Amino acid sequence: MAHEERRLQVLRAIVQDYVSTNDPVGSKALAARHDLGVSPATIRNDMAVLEEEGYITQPHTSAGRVPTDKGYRFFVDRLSAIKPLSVAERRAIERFLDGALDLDDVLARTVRLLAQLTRNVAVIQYPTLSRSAVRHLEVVQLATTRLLVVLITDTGRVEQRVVEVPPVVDAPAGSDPVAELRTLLNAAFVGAKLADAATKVADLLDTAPAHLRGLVAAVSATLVETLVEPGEDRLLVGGTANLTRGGALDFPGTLRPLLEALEEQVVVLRLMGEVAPGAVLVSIGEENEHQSFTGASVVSVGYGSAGGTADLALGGLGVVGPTRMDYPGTMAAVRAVARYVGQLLAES
Amino acid sequence: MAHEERRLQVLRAIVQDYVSTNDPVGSKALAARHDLGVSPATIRNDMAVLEEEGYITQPHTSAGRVPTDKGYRFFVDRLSAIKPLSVAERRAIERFLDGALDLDDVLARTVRLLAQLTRNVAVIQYPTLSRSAVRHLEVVQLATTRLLVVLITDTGRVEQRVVEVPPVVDAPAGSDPVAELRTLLNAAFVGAKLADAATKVADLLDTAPAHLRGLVAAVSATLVETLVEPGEDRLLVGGTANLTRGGALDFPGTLRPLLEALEEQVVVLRLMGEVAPGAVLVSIGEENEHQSFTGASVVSVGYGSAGGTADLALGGLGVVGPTRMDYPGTMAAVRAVARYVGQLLAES
DNA sequence: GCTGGCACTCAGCGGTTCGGAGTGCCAGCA
DNA sequence: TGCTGGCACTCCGAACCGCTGAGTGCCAGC
Repeated sequence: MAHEERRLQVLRAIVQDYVSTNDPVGSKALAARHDLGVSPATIRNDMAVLEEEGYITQPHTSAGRVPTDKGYRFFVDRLSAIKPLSVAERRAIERFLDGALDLDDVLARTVRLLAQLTRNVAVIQYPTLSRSAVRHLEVVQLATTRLLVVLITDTGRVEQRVVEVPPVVDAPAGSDPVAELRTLLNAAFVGAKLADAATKVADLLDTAPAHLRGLVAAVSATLVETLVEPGEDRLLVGGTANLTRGGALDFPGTLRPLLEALEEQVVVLRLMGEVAPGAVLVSIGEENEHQSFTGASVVSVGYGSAGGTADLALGGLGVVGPTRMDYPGTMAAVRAVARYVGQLLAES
Repeated sequence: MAHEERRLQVLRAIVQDYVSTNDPVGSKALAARHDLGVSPATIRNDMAVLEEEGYITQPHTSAGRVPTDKGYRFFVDRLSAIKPLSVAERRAIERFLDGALDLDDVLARTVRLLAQLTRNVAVIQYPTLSRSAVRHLEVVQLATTRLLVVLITDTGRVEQRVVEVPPVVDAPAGSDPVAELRTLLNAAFVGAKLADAATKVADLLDTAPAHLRGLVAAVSATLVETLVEPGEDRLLVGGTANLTRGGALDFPGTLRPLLEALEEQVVVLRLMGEVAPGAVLVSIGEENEHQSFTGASVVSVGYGSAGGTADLALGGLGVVGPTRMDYPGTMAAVRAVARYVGQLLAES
C-alpha cells in the first residue's frame, strides 16, 4: 500500500533528523529537508498514525516528534542498511591496528579505535577462555605451599593464578616436584580446549604418581574453577569520556548508573555472551533488561570465529551510547573492526 | 599574635563548613556553628583580611566565602591533622583485602575499596617494574620467528611480550634453542632488579653460544625497551562514577577532560612517579600542571617500600576528587590502605 | 579592639508576558 | 478517497519584573 510505504519513509526521516539535530522534528522541517512529495499537513496525518502505533512520541503538546524505542527498533530492522565505511575510516582501522603484536595491545588499540570512530563508549571482551585452547602452562614456586600457575592460550591470552597447595610428602630423593608437575600438566592439557579441561582432570589424577596427586588436585581445581567459568571473562572499556557529549541531554537520569555498570562489567558481559561473529546485535533502550542501561543502546558483535565454527565467537566487542545514536554508522564500524580484529588474531 | 591565631581558626572553619555543606559560608553561620567567641561582625573583618591575602574568595558580592586553592593548601599544610580512621573503616579494609591471593586481585580490590571509602575516584599503580626483581622468565614459541616472553616479578606481576626473532641458524643437531634460551635468560636475570637488566645484557651477549646470539639480542632488546621504561607502568582506575556525585557542582567545566585524562593514564602516572611511602602527597587544583586536573585534587602516597629503602615505593596509589574534598579523611584512608597493601605484598 | 546597627548588593525565586513552532481539525479541491 | 491550505489553539522557553533574604562593608559607640 502506498500510504504504508510513505509513512515508513516519514518514520525513517524522523529518526535520521532527530539523530543528527537532537531536536524534536516537526512536520514543516521534515517536508523541507526530505523530498517526500507531500505537504506538511499530510505528513502530520502520517505522524498521528505513527504516534498511534507507538513509533514516535511528543515530549509535550505542540512540540515535534521523537522516536520511541520501538521506533528505533523498526528503523534498525527495516528502514536502514549498514552503511559502508568511508575509505578514510577503513584506512584508519588498518593504521590503528597494524603493528600490534601483543593480544593486550590489539585489544587496547581496538577499544580506543572504536571509541574514536563512533564517538561513544567502546567495549571489548577478552577472548573467552572456555573456547580457547591451552598453548602452554607454566608453574613457578612462590613459597613451599604456594604456586603461581600461568596459562597461555592459543589466542595469546595470558592468565595467572596463585594456588595454595598441600606440602609434598613422599617425594623421591632428588626429584623436582614442580618440574614434574609442569611436565604433567602440559602433557595433559596442551592443545585441549579449556571447555574440555574438566573432563581431563579425572584421568590426570589417576595416572599421576602418588607424590604429585596433591599438587595436581589443587592446581586442577583452581584451573577449572577460575578459568572455565564464564564469570571470569574480562572486559576492556574505553571512551567513557564520550558519555558526556551532548551534556545532560542524552542520559536523562544521570550517567552515574551507567558508569557503575561499565565498571562492574557483569551486565555488559552477559550481553556479550549472546553474540555471534558477523551478526550485529542491537539492543535498544528498555530492551536492555538491566535498569542502568535503560536510556542507552548497545551495538555488539562477535569477533574471531573459534576455529571455523561460524556461530561461536572468541569474544564480543561493541559500543554503548545513547538511544539517539547513528545506528547504521555504528553498526558498520563495529562490524568492520570486529572483522579486522578477527583477522589479526587468526594470524598469530 | 592572638588575631593571627583567630583568623586561622576562621579559615579552618570555612574550609570545614564549605566541604561539608557545599554552600558558600557566611559570617553569621560561622559564628553559629563554631564557638569562636566573637561576633559575626568581627569574623567579617577577619574574612576581609583572609580574602585580601588570597585564602578565600566570594563567588559574587553578597555571597558567603569559598576557599581558594591557596586556602586549601594552607588548610592541608597547617590547619589539619590526618584524622584516624574509625574502627569500622579499619575493619572494612581488612575484610576487603584479606583473602586476595593474586596481585591483580589485590590491586583490583584495593581500588574498589579506596573508591568506596573516600567516595571518589581511586587509582593504583602496578608495582613499578624498574624497582622489581625478576623471579622467573618463561619463553614460549608462537611461530618460527616469534616468541612469547613472560616475565614474573617478585611482586607477583606478570607481563608478557611478543618478540620477533631472527631465524636460528647453525643450531647443533638435536638441540632445543628455545629451551636453551630460557635457561640462559633465567640464569642471567633471576634475582636481578630490572633496573640493572640493561647492564647485564652485554655480558650475556658475550657469553651466549653463537647460535643463540640472535635470539638473546632480540629478546633482551625488547625486555629493556618495554619493561624498564617508566612509560610502561600501568594504572588501575576505579569509582569514576563518583565523579558525578554533586551533579555539575564540582568540576565546573565538565568532567570530560578528567575522564579522558584518567583513561590516558599518563598524567596520573607522572604524579605517581614522585610519590614515597608514608608521606602523603596532596596536589590541589591549579597546582596540577596538567590542565585537565585544574579543579581537581589528587591525594597520593607510595605503597610498599622496595626492600627496606624507605624512600622508594613499589608504586603509588591515590584518590582524585574535587578540590572541595575531605582532605583529612581522604589522607587517612589513602595512608591506611597503602600501609595495608604494602604489608600484603611483603608477605607474598 | 570588639560589637551592634544600618544601608547596600545581588542571586534566586515565583509570577507574568510574549513570540514562535508545532499541532489538530476542517473545508475545498483533484 | 486522499491531499492541501488555512486557521485556531497549545504550550515551551526566553525575557522581564519585583521581591526576599542572606550576606557584606562601614561606622559610631562601648
